[in-house]
Amino acid sequence: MFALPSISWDGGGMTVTRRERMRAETIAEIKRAALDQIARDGAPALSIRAVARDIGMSPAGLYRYYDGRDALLTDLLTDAYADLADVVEQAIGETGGSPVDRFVAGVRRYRRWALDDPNRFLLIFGTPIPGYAAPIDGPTVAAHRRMGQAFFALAIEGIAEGSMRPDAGRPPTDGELAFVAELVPQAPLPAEAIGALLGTWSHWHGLVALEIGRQFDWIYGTESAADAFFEGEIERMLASLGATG
Amino acid sequence: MFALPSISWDGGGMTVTRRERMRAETIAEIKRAALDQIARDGAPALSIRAVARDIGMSPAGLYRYYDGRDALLTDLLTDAYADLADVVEQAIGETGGSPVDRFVAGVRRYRRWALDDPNRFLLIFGTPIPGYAAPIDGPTVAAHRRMGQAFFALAIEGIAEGSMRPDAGRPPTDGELAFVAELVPQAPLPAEAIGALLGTWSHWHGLVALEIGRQFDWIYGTESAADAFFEGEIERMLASLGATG
DNA sequence: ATCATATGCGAACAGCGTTCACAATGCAAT
DNA sequence: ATTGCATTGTGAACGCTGTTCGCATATGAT
Repeated sequence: MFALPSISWDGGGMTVTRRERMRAETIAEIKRAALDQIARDGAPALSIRAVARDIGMSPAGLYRYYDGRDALLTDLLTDAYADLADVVEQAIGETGGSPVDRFVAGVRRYRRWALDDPNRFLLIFGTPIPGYAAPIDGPTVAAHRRMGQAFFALAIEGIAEGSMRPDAGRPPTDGELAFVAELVPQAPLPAEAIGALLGTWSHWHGLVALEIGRQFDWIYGTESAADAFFEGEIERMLASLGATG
Repeated sequence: MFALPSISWDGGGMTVTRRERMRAETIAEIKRAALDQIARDGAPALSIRAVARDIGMSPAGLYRYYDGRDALLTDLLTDAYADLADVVEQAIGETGGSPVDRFVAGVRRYRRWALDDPNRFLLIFGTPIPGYAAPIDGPTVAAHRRMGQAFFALAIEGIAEGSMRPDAGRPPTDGELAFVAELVPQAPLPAEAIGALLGTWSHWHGLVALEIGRQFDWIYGTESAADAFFEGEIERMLASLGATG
């Protein structure tokens, strides 16, 4: 998780002191313990004192590393965002085949990531931490942007080769235009496609959110039924994007 | 909120004692205070002691009415489910026009309900209360069922008159079949339509969830842009359901 | 009038997040 | 090497939380 600098023969100007190494390791240990707790009992149950106990430290000592519980949660939330963007990007990148195939791979990975650690998904998309607002130029928005970029690039490719025809059926809003202008500056992306893609994200996100929130349990009891439902919705999403092949 | 029995001239066998009236009113007062707190600071910040202070009662006294904080939250959550189902049902009922028009009215009301009290929406669809699992025959599932029933009835109507052609593009799962058999026993509802409708629910739910979670803020700064986006997605959902008119 | 039940309260307990003064350690400049 | 400063860790304390308990009072039924 942490890119610890190797022994550092110190040829370059930057030295890495022993304290810095210890500090990095302690932070990593704190995060590890906190993530374990979240995975087990959910983010609301995260206790700073319990984390301290886990790593054999006094509660007060943790404040040398984090300003408080919310700061710790914010850090984990930021990591989670980046991690989700990472794995989705990676899934798209390592999948061969048509743009549509890679698109589907990204969507499936999104769901898989959520199912692998539901409480981590909820840390991002569940009830927000009171008082926390993502800074517009912060890392969480950057992660969002990265994920969006990956999917938008696929759409551009698909449109170019004629295998995708997303069309929102309405003119794009100012926000969408600004968003896409910044995201893919030179992209030959029809303005009408933007809304369709954001809407499609919302669609699969809703599927995942309801599944994680167990709101489908009374219909889809078994895991395989949920899988079948999701796969069917992928087909409907693709149809809605005018995808062929 | 509470259907207080009127003075009760007590012609029927059932008497309503003074204590019962007081108790009902106290419960209502507790709920009111708790809802206020949730609307202001979110469900995680709900404090049973603060509620007690608000209504001028000792913290211990509250335990005569609720087994604890989780029980109170669960009750509010149950009410919220029912309330959402109520307003959506009502919106569909009081809207004239084609099945498609009424369908859209229900969807819009769903979003409006969420925007009116985001923290109440998050109480239902945000991070679940630790340890709480909705009983399959409980009131929350009943509310779900009711909401589903309203939308499915519209679909049946729309299909009958030819203005809707929902199709999941895959065979229905066992859960879906059982679900619809119980929901609308005599309904001429094509099995393929079930998944499409549940998927459409997921679609608009995802839109609302992301908007409430402020995950769109970096794209949609203004409210009107968010409105336009949602309306555009309604069009896409209708197209995906094969709706005309 | 009697008695069980329902309601309310104060005190207490354990746990929480957080702050503070203080000791010990690591690192750098002299 | 020694001095000096910033970093790290601690124990005690504060105020808050949810919850339990024993005890008093009010209510309704007998």
